[in-house]
Amino acid sequence: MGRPPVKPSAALDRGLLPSLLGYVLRRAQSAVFDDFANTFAKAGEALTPGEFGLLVLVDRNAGLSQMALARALGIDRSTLVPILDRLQERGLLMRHRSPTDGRTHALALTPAGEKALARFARLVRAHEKRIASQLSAAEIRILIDLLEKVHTG
Amino acid sequence: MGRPPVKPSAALDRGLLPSLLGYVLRRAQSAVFDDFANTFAKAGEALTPGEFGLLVLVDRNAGLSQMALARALGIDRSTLVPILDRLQERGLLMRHRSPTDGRTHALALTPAGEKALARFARLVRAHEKRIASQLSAAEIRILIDLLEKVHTG
DNA sequence: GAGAATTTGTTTGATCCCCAAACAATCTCC
DNA sequence: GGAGATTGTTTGGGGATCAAACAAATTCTC
Repeated sequence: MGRPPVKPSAALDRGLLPSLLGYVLRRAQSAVFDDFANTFAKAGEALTPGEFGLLVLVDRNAGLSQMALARALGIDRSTLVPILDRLQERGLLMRHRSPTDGRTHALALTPAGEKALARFARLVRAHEKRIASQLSAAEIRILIDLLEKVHTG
Repeated sequence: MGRPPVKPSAALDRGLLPSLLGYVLRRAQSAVFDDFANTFAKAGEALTPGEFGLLVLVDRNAGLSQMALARALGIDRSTLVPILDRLQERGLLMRHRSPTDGRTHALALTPAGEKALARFARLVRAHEKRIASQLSAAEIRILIDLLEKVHTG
């Protein structure tokens, strides 16, 4: 009669999961997302990684259409609409009329959006430093490289 | 007068994004998710990576409570309820009454659930092979190792 | 042992992400 | 000029997520 076979707060048996690239990737991604949210919350800002990526894309490609942006983000154009609505309501971004094509909107950051993006970029740098704190510079390069290979397929 | 400065279908300028671990991680994760969905769809099965992880956890830790499972998955217990509902409706999983604690449910796979999980595991192995097709065995080990470090923080 | 405090699973409510289909406005191509 | 394609939007339908409130059951406290 030893103790009952159920250990009070023992770690669960995860079976083959820890050996699966997909599983480990998902967990790392989740940890990174949490740190991102935390970093911004502590700074009194509200932004998701997706929104940050979107803002950078619009910043670096002024006049972009919504279709081109949706394609670059890998989402449907209808998914993009409420996301842009929100960013526009926050005064970070504008939908201008394209002079050459009446169907499309030429996206651009507002001056306030540019300033906010600079602020966000600073937070992202701090966030990146934190999530890579256990990695050497060489390891970070390797990791990014390998992830790129996974993405390319 | 060269061509206009806007190249027709040139890749967008992604600025600093490709150098950000968080960004590259998110893209890799997205590609992996797509391949997972594809693999299962082609086999006529329907399952998400999260559901697969859940099934493995229940399989390897019979009698688990919903709270313990939610903690292991890193989600709220209220989030878990509809997920279990669906799996139960599919006949893969059961909520048994715990004989020792009337508040908790003892989770377990049904026989059909066990059989389905074996089928799923085969598909996951094929999926894993595909997403890591550009990586050597050594690289996969390194990648999993580095991702684990990111997750641990 | 009785009552208070905690834990568990569930429901409800609020955001959010995602896609597909339909639609009007606009452009392109013959 | 008219047919067909493209663009942004709306609507509808899944899900994922959390927070708050609740009943049932257990554990703690006196």
